[in-house]
Amino acid sequence: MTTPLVTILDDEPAIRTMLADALEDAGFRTLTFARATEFEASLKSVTPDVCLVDLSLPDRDGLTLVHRLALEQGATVIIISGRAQVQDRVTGLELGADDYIIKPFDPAEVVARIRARLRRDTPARHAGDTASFEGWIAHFDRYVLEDDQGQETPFSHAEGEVLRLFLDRPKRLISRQSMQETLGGVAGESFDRAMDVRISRLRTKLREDPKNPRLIKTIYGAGYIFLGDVNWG
Amino acid sequence: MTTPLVTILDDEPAIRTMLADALEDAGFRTLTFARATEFEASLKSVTPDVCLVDLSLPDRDGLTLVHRLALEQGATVIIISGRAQVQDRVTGLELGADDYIIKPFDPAEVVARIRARLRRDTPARHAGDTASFEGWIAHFDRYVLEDDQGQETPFSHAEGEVLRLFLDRPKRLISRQSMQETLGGVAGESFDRAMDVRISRLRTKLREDPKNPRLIKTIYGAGYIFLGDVNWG
DNA sequence: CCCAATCCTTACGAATTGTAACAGGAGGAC
DNA sequence: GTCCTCCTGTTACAATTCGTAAGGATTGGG
Repeated sequence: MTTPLVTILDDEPAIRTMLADALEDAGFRTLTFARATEFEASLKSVTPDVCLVDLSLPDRDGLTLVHRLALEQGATVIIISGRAQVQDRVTGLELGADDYIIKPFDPAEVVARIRARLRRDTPARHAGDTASFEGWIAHFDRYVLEDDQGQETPFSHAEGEVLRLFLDRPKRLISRQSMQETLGGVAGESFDRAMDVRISRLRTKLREDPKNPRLIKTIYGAGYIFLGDVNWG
Repeated sequence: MTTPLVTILDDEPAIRTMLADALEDAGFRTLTFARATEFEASLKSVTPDVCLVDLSLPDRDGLTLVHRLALEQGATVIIISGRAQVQDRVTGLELGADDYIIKPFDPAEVVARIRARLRRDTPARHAGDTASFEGWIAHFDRYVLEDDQGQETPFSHAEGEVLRLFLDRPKRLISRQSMQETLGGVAGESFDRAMDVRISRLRTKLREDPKNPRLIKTIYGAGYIFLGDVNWG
């Protein structure tokens, strides 16, 4: 997949440049338009991944444009509007918009919301539910742990829960108790050894040296720490 | 398609009932939870279409829960939070949430945003009764499964039900019980093996490797996940 | 150094799931 | 109607997973 293309349709030049700068910093391609007619003309030669549309346009009713974009063309549309009434937002969303952002806005949130939409749109990207760390690649979608040589070892659901917990909080102490809570088990009495076993089995699959674990370090009397740089995605 | 199921997770009873009333008026089924542990326990038997999650939970870190829901289960997650800072919203969305609604909110907007998500979620079942995935084409109108070489294998009604359920919710965990409910069978005692057989037979037709299934993955103690990119129409 | 607490590992059993084999039943051809 | 085929559910047994108990190893304090 190439870098996603985001179109910006707003009649205020300051907002256009602010959005374009933020989006390009975030790694998107952008196209900006001041008028709806220009924007619509460009659609004949370009297929944007996300369309940012300001409702207060000089040359057209923004809502009908949104409706056409979203329902007829199936585009992903995010409305950016100064009209903050709940009714405005509801009708905008009902007409087919995927999101509704109110002015004034923070560009960082716009980027985050665009990413959220793209994540759903292209399952491949979201499905990249993988994390790499210290030569390993954990494929949580396939329940497979991949070697630095490409060799794959399957892991079970229970092991994946533990691994995901570590990978979510690398280099931070994870107390034994919070671990039990997260792993769904009731914080009971005699069940606490089950977690040791889960961790033990996970360590085995990560080929940890029992004498000198490098990745999953146990803090005596406290909990565990996962060392290693984690990269999600 | 049955009516969508929306779960509500919030520790304030007033908000729970307000949301539940609004959503049921809008035609959704709802399930409410006050604690994250109860909610997570229910996920073993239920597959919600949208999860509303309040971040300020008494018994768990809400963001971790969101991350697990969104990435592990592939669920559609909407955060409802009193934390209004931009940074909160951005991190919530980055962690996998599909939307972020700030308290106080208007129930009508929540409904509109849920509808917007569902509209995207099940885009095109009406577009046609065929779905392509990973080299296969499933013709539900003819009850035929087509090879990437054009070779056709017929499948039965029962097999089609299972296949359609998977293709409607790719890359999401489908709990065993919700599967039984969808497939019309009463969640009885001795009937639960029938589903294993249905899936087994479907796997055979998809030429899955029993030791290493790539498309239909079973999550021990939880349910199944269909991997693979699906294109309806 | 000795002891208690904590933790790891191994082994085993219970629960869950896959698959083959068999039986009942619906539907079509003759 | 009779036969035949295919679909579906059920049973039985193997494979996998998970929790628990038991024993050994390690840590930290005195």
